[in-house]
Amino acid sequence: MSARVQDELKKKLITEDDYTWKTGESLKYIGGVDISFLKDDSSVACGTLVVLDFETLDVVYEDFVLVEIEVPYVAGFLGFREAPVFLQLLEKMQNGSHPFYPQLLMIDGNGILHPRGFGSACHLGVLANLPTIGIGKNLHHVDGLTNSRVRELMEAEENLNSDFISLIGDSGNILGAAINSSRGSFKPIFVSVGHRVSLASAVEVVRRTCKYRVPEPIRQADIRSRDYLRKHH
DNA sequence: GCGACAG
DNA sequence: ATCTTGTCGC
Repeated sequence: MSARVQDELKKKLITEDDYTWKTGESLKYIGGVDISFLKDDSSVACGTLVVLDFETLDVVYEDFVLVEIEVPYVAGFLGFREAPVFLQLLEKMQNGSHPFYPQLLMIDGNGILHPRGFGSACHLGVLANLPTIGIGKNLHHVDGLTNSRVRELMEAEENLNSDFISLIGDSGNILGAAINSSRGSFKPIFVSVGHRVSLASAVEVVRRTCKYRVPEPIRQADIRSRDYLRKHH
């Protein structure tokens, strides 16, 4: 669990579109992962992987694993805590040979919107060698970005009509996008590139999977993960 | 030193 | 992350 390991893994990071759909086959199976914790013993967790049909948003696959997590939560190092659990679930699908193996994965956590440009979505993407998209429900204050700054941007004249705004840090880098996914909430979600997907494609995929504020793959993983813990404890 | 700090 | 049901409103 170190910044040096993140820097090392980051060398393999790809931040543009790198996949076979749209040219060959189409994007059909999209995965979502999440982890929920036991209220009493927060070291006991349930890792969840769901796969949805991109067209219908039906859940076509779900799997759970109960684990004990020793790695503590430290902001900026979420990948070390969660990625191993998700890798375990992906491996159970025989590393790609399962008919519902996801072509793309959405992660509860950021991609390059991160202090060192390597959030948990990048982390999992590189280790699983899968296209990933990071979804943050709260802004990780990075590179000068703050909630008030984001609010300013969203309320600015030129952005009132746009369905998303680019998050540009003090460095001038585009770190992600804030989007108001459902027409009721003014609280945005924060989308950032994980691995092998461009920001434009990430925003597009997120938009198409949003029935509510949180995109369905993440939302379903979250709901079912909680449900699993409730039934098995 | 002080405040901020994804899940 | 988690503690938490009903309830106000479109």
